[in-house]
Amino acid sequence: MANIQEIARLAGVSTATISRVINGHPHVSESTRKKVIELIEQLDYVPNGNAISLKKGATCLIGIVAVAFNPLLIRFMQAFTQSAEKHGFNITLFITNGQAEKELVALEMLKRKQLDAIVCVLRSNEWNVIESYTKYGPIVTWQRLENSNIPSVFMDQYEAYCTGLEHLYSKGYRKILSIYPMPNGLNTKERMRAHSDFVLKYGIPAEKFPVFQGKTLVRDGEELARWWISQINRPDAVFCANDEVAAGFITVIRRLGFSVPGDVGIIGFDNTEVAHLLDLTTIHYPVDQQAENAFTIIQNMIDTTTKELIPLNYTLVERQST
Amino acid sequence: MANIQEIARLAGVSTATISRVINGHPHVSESTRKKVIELIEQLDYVPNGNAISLKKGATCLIGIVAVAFNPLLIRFMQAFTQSAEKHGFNITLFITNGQAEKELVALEMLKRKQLDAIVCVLRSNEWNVIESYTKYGPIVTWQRLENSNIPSVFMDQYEAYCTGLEHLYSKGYRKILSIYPMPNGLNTKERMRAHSDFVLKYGIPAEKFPVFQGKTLVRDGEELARWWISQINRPDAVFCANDEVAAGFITVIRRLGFSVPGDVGIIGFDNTEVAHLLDLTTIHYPVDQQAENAFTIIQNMIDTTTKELIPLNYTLVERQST
DNA sequence: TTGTACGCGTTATCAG
DNA sequence: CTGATAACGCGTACAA
Repeated sequence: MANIQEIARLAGVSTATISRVINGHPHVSESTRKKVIELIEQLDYVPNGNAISLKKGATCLIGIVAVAFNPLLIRFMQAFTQSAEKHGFNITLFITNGQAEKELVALEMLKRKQLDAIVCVLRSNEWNVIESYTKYGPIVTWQRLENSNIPSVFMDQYEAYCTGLEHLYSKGYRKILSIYPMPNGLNTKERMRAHSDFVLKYGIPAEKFPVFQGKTLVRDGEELARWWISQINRPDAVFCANDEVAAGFITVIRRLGFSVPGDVGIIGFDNTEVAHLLDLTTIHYPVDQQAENAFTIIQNMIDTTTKELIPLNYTLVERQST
Repeated sequence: MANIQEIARLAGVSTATISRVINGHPHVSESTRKKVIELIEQLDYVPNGNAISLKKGATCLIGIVAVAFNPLLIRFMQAFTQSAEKHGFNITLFITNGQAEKELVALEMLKRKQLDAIVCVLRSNEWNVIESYTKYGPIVTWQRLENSNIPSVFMDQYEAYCTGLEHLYSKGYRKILSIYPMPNGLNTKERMRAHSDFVLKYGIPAEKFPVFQGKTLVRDGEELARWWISQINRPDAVFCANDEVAAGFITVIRRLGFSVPGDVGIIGFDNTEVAHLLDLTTIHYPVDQQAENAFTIIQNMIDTTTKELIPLNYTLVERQST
């Protein structure tokens, strides 16, 4: 494979000139530029990327680290990739399946200068381990963390959940059942707090509904519907853990002849494709903007600029289910 | 950041010795080895990956190129990544959304030696364009291609489809309806050919069923069920395009009081999670082994070895739906 | 067992 | 407008 020296030799000029031509630098006579370009095309020459990386100390490669695939994560990845691509960065992927060592592979590559930055979407190691690598390059995360100086694009769900509850209240619903995502998860805690504050605020009498947790699938929503139908004292509104659960719920409820929002109001979370499809009221979750911000943060750290971040806001998307 | 020369200077030895210690080469006295290792840890030194890549002419990075995400592709990716990891390779991802230029980014990185190989799962450029890059490194694909010397782990579906049809026949089904995936797709063509050969072979009288194509979603299966119920002359078995369609079909059919496999036999394709869940007869599709083979092919090309490939076979997975 | 010195392929500074 | 040459950081013949 031809290298820059061979081109230089054949063109009868120095490597410096070749470099100038390749990188579009000024101060090259039109005639030599022509000749060089011709030669480059003839020999099918391209610069060696590793040599450039070595010289520049950067690879234009960003690592994305995550535990596993899921629809929200894929959305994040795609949005991040899109931002990164615009600025010439490519993505290398590390799916850890919860194995800390795989995450360390990525962190080590950062240290060895094979990665310019890392987005640790869902971590596997302890934060202090990850933090010890921040000196080798930008590391950004999607999760919340305390007592750490790793930038994060995490969003607290308390306010958003309140907004959803207030919406239901304003629509006249009083017997509201909340379905929570993963138990022990931070999001579940925040939503529970929002719900109990809400109950307190309006002095809503306590209902004897069971606590539903760890419900995140369409299937869970379907089961929930069967539970709802079997009850004598039914909730008049259900705030689902996400749009999938809401989708399962509304589908079964309607199929069996009940009316939404008449017999029961339903609200989802995330504003995914299915919420649009089934006309579900939901909370819009700006994953794409979070991803964009994640890239902007990295960019700011690399170029020491201070490009503004997009303000992140949940918004209520009101549709026919409430 | 410390480099090898600094370690050498501080240890009072040459860089060659440091290199030997790092790479576990013999012929280093125990005492100097100890001293060097200590110094390396003290200074938190790691070799610069780009320098090594430049020197070795390899990055241990393999690109995966695909049009978009889908469950089968994710399975392929995960299996491939697992094989690659065992041999110290990492994956960088290129999702093209059908844009040929994005695929070219990957191909150019191969040319520039930033990628050691490429798995072109679902291509965006014409084959001859991709083929022109094979001289820069191994390129393997998941798709079928003609008149080309790009290795492929594609599997023809004709035999597999025949097996499924024979199975239905042996179970006594005679009015079999086939639901096909994407129109114009090679797989659809092969399955159609298998079906018409099957009809001919057993002299099955022609039925006036419509041709269903482009059905690949749960939703499609649900619609199909409503169509089936509305018919007077119903198929007694349905060979679905994939497990998702079969899942939608069987769920609705059963919910509305029909019996499977009594009223209708159902068979899916791919043997995904949902087929197991709903106890669907299906055709097992060895994606994981295809991915392993893809890596083995690459490995063989890089190391000029001739490691054996895993034989790829579809198998009928008989369950309760037939 | 250890060291010297060159090559990997570029970029960039500085002199001309 | 152009060229020599010093980095960038490492691996490895070859010599000692």
